[in-house]
Amino acid sequence: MKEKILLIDGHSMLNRGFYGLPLLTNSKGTHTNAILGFLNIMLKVISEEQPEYITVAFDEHAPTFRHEMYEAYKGTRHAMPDELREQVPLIKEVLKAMGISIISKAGLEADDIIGTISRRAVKDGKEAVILSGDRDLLQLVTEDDVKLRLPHTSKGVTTVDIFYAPDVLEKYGVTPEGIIELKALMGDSSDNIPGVPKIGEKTGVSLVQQYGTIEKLKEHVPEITKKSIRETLEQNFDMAVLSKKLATINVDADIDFAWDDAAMGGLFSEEAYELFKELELKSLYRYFDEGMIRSVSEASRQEFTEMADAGEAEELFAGLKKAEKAGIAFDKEGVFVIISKDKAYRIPVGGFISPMYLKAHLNDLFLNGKGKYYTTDIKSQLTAFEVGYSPAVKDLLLMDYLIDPLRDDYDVPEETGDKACKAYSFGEERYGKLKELGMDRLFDEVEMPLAFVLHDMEKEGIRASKEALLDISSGLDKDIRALEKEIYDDAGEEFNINSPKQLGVILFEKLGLPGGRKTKSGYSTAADVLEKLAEDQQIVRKILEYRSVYKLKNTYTDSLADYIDGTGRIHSTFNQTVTATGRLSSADPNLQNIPIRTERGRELRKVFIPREGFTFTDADYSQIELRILAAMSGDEKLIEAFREGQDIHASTASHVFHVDYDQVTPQMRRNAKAVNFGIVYGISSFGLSENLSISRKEAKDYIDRYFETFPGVRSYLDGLVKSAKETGAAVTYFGRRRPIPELKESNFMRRQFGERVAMNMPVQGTAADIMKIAMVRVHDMLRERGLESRLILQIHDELLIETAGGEEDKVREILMEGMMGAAELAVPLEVDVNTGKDFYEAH
DNA sequence: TCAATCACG
DNA sequence: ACGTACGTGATTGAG
Repeated sequence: MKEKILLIDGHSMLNRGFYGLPLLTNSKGTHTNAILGFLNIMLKVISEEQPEYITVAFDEHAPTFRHEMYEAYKGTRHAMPDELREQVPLIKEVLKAMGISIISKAGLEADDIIGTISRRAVKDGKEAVILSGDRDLLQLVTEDDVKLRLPHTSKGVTTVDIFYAPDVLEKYGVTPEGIIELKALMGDSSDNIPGVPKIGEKTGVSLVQQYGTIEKLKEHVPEITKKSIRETLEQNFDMAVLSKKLATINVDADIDFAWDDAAMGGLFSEEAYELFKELELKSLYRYFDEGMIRSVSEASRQEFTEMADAGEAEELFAGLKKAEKAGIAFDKEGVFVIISKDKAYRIPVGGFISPMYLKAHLNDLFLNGKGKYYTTDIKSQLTAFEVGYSPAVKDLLLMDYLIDPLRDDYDVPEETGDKACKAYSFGEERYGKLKELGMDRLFDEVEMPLAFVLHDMEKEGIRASKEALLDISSGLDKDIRALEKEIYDDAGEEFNINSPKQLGVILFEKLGLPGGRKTKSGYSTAADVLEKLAEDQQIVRKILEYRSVYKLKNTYTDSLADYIDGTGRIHSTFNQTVTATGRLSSADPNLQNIPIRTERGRELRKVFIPREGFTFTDADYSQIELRILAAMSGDEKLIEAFREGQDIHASTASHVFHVDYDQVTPQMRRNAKAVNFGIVYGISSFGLSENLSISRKEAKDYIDRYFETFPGVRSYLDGLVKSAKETGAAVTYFGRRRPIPELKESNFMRRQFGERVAMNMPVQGTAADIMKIAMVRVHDMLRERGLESRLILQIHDELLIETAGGEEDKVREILMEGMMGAAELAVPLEVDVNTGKDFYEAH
């Protein structure tokens, strides 16, 4: 077996990764998609080829000779997006850490280096495998021992095709040498090779097949029968000559190359792991053996001294109370404590040490200890022991979330001992960071106590009637089957209605309905598209109906029934660290999206019922986001509208359309409502026009008139964008921060998105802050007054309380006071309270 | 695992 | 010339 060298075209592979993957970033905002794509393909090819040597070639940053020729000719320069540019030095670091040699040289392009080394390999009796996304390199596979691996993605699966000389002939109809001639004629826009005008692939191939080289072709131009081709060749032959120069790869360049430098060793070094970790290339961690991961990531892994009996535990708690800081975490088996770098203890449950005992001591420690107690993910720990809230406890997970709410993983350790460890190591520094960012009060007074409230809500759950759910389910099932049959009849065949792909074919091809075309993978069959067709197509109406009934059954009826526990209740999880704006989210199951907008869906709310002897009390903020907009912008007209207690959409309509408040028509109100939404979402005329099915000009007109009416809102929103651009983040009234890396991206659309986020987040986020404050207040008031009523649900601007018989008035009062008094703004916060015997009635 | 769809605020 | 409303989670089909 001959030895093998893998030669990689660095920029080409980076490009491929960059454009093939979405713009991934790590938590610090460094883009990593090109690096990830590069490494994935490289590792795949290494495992397939098992080369003994490896080298990656890069173009020098300075314009190279061939590019200069072209740019001089055309006066253009191809700009690399910043998001890609920043990844170039990083991939070089990664390759270095993996022990992979890198070659570049001023004045040479990567393919010249690759071409030259490939010839060197053949001369030295070795094989060369070239990895590039650039077909231009096909010209190099003239030798038997040289092949090109060309990655190619179809339907989401990436394969790396293999090209030897015969494969080139088969696929492109010309030999590898002919590739140069072909490019000389047809050009290559991605490589900035102009080619001869009007000559494309077909003509090019047939000319190369007939004449071999452009030099030969030149002699025979007059004989060409097709007039248009003959003329373009006569007029533009100099282009072919220039293009051939541009397209020819130098296989005899002057470079320093030594086999020893290119020898491949162990790729997955500790150094490489550190870099992968910094870039958060999680899907690649598996290449590193477990031992290394542990030694690197948990270098200071702690040994925990086990407390033998209650006496020792007692002593430890006494010591802890005097300690300045500690890391603490607990589970059902016991408590882990770290007091200093070399003092780590474990108090296991057993003997005299009962869960009750630990709970009591933890409570005492947290309330009476003089130190700060760092932990992480306190909410999930409360399922083991229910300690009460204390300002001395600081949750690292919540700190990390406030510092960067965009992360999708906060790396909470699995093991309880590791949680204590991590919290101890990072807690203090993170809290300092929080102070620097002005979020320490938000953390201490809102997020920390809220974690305890959320735990109570999750534990409490909400009662749901399984019988009622199954009843509804069978009713829906009947409808689904009937609709299914009718749709098949109308369509004239059976197909999967739930497959947008199949549905698109039926509607837009078989039935020839207008308006097709939208998404990448075919026709859009989204509701707004179908609704436009529904008026005169009964099949479309039935499909819409089918979809909504199908959704109701599968998402809400059947799956909710599975979540009911032995006591008849459903326990959702309220996530405190997922949204970018500061809102909560609800999952497993999501109880924040129970239907309400259609009567049929709304019926479902009747299955949510209070326990015996209780009722539901529901309270929601009225127009909280627009009130916040009014208060924070200081716009006088908007503030006044709220102070007068007007219907805000009607009021907006009267101002924008210049009619009396009582003269506002439903149509005008609807339009004004859409404008108000648009303002809160970060207005664009396009978005509004889509929403209202009006022209962009009309939409722009509405927006202009809105801003004329409420000039304070305009300057406020402008200011938000301006300051977000300066600081890189949007901020709420209470200091919650959302970084907006999109504002710095080169893609116009992404920047626009960033601007909309800059306008929306302070409004949505402030509403979230206020609701969180209200939740803590309401929860505390219920406890302080010794009531049995419990907060069980939050739906962004709405709270639901399961109210004990006799406590109805107090609960109403608490909700009003807790929610309205959560913030003091220039505009009053209004709250609507309702009661009912089920969730349907209460809201 | 991703894209499309749709439920909510 | 770009191609757009903000924030979530669950289900489905099709890789």
